[in-house]
Amino acid sequence: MSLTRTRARRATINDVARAAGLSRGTVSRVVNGEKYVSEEARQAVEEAIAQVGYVRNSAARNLVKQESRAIGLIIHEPHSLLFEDPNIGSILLGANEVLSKADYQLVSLIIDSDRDSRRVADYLRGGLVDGAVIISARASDPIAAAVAEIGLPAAFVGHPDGTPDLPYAAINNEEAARNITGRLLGTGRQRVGMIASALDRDSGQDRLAGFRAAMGGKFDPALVVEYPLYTYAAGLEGMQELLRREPAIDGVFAASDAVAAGAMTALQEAGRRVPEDVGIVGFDDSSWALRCRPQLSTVRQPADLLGSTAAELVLAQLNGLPGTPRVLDTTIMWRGSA
Amino acid sequence: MSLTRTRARRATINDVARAAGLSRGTVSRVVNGEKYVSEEARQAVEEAIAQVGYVRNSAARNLVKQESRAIGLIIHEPHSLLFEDPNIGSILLGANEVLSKADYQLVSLIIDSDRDSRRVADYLRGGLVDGAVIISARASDPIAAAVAEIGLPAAFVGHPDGTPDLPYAAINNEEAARNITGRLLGTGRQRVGMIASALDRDSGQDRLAGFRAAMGGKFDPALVVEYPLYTYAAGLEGMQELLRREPAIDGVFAASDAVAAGAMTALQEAGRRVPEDVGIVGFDDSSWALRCRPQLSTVRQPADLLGSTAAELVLAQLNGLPGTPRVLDTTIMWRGSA
DNA sequence: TGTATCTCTGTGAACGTTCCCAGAAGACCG
DNA sequence: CGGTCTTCTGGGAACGTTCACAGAGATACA
Repeated sequence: MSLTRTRARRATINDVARAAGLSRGTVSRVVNGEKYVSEEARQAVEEAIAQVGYVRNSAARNLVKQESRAIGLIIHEPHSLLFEDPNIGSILLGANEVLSKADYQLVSLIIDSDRDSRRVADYLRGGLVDGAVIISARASDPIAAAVAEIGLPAAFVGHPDGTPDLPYAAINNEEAARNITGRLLGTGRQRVGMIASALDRDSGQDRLAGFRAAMGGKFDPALVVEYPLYTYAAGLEGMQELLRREPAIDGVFAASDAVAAGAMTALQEAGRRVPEDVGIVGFDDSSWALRCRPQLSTVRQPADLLGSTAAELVLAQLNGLPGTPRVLDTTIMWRGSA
Repeated sequence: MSLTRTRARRATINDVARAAGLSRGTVSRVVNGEKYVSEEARQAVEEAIAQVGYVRNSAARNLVKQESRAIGLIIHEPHSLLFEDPNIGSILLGANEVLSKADYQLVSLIIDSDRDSRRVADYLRGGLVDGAVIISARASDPIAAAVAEIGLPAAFVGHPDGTPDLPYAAINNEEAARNITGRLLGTGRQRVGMIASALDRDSGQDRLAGFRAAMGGKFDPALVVEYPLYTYAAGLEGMQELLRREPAIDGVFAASDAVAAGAMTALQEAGRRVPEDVGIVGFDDSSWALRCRPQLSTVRQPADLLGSTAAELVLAQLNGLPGTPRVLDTTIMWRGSA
């Protein structure tokens, strides 16, 4: 396979030592900024490093130190969501900020196939990272199992059940869904439906459960449609279906803002006014919310905080502390759509 | 710092050898699936592995093999774009697919501060990856310099100038902008403006240059507004500003679909009909395009192909081949907005 | 029977660091 | 002057693999 690989041998610490007329040990001390090295030696080493073009080999270092100072972040999302779900970016940035301050390198690993799944598991097991943050895991996720098996310090974003007992940073989807549905009902709506999504995930299940709880006796299974993903397309189709089933529908809870945006388009194309004819609420308070006309009433979920909190849970374990699960608060952002 | 780190010592290949009553070498051969090992030995080793819970230490392996079978993907984007720009996700997935097939692990490293920049440079230099894909680099990017310095096989997505001479996968932004502007003019528009963005990047510069070229003598600097980022907000404000400057404006080229979506909202709020009163075209053919009403006429840019092509360029270099730059085709998607 | 070939196993050396200990040299003190 | 302490340097050992080589035993063939 590899034909004419002619990359020159990299300079090692020994080359530097030779060029500086000093020993390996002294060079190592300079490179790591330790004390007990004379000013004279330090300069000689620095010159030698520049001269031979030395850069430290991390594999060798990781081997002897038995740590990598890197944390993996596993993204296990279906294709379309990587583009549509703005939460992922926020989670990433939140985690990165915390880890960066603690001088850990965040490495993101995406899983898009079974082959990826195995390779990522090997990557984590191999000691290339000291810990892991797992987002959007589902029940019986092989990665989560691999992590648990080798006792790698890890944390979930979200709280899927059926996964190993690891700390997590999550929001209470059920409660939040219950609250915003209640608020929607408070505007006097009589026939309220839901576009549910992602029922293979805890968030999807819990949002549906919250809706159901808030509806109480008014709950009508015919007014719930289900789609596999939190997408704009799901909202578009879902709303059309709901209108078909119940033309008198006057309220909708969409499982996410993207879904709500699709639903709003469907409503407007069907000639319904929002919020006069139909009130609509979403979930996430993503950039979608401010983009809709009227702007969306929705649940604000602190995505960046979820990421940073999960990162902190991993760091805590690295320091021998327990790392207890944390549930973060959500707030309702009441705007013009209901 | 680390208080009671009690993680048990991991089993090594020697532990397995001892448990199986065989040698290091034989265990290594089994683990790597080499031939010349008896069925009997293979079974003994596999049982021993399960018994002692062995997993291979990648640092040791990388050290002796002098390779990591990982490729870094460096994301250097301002905060907001990680959420709004759907191209990044596509590029990522495209690169991942190619690398995954070649059995390389894609590791994404995001840069969000100067501290990150230094750490990522160290990560790349340290030999933890065998190559790198760099997206959205700007002139004088420290990462690009670090990569060039150590001769790491690498490729850009996009073609920033002022960066080291590395292969790249790109589109011809200038030509594409020229073409779609020409098409817009072809619908009989008289007063055509542009909402330009990201002029610190080659894509931003080139799209503006293409617009200018297509306009020829009709080009009016007063009808060009500039914003730092390709965002919905830029489109919203930019369109309002253009309407203020020239109420009779009847055509707009927005530097990206997100910008175009913002502009369309602004137009509709100002009571202008699209496309009757004002024609509008975008760039990217992202998920925004189909979401607008009317749907957006725009330039289709093959983001996933950009990612996969860049990955292929890195793989080529790994195999001792040259890795020549590639410019991919764009196509105009003509829909209802102009 | 001798020899060539194939299959299988064990072991020393190497990869490039960090850690630890020994020891030299000088400063300080009683 | 003898002892202790501090500063600085060198080098052996270890981290956990893979690789190359040597050699044992079995098989095949002339």
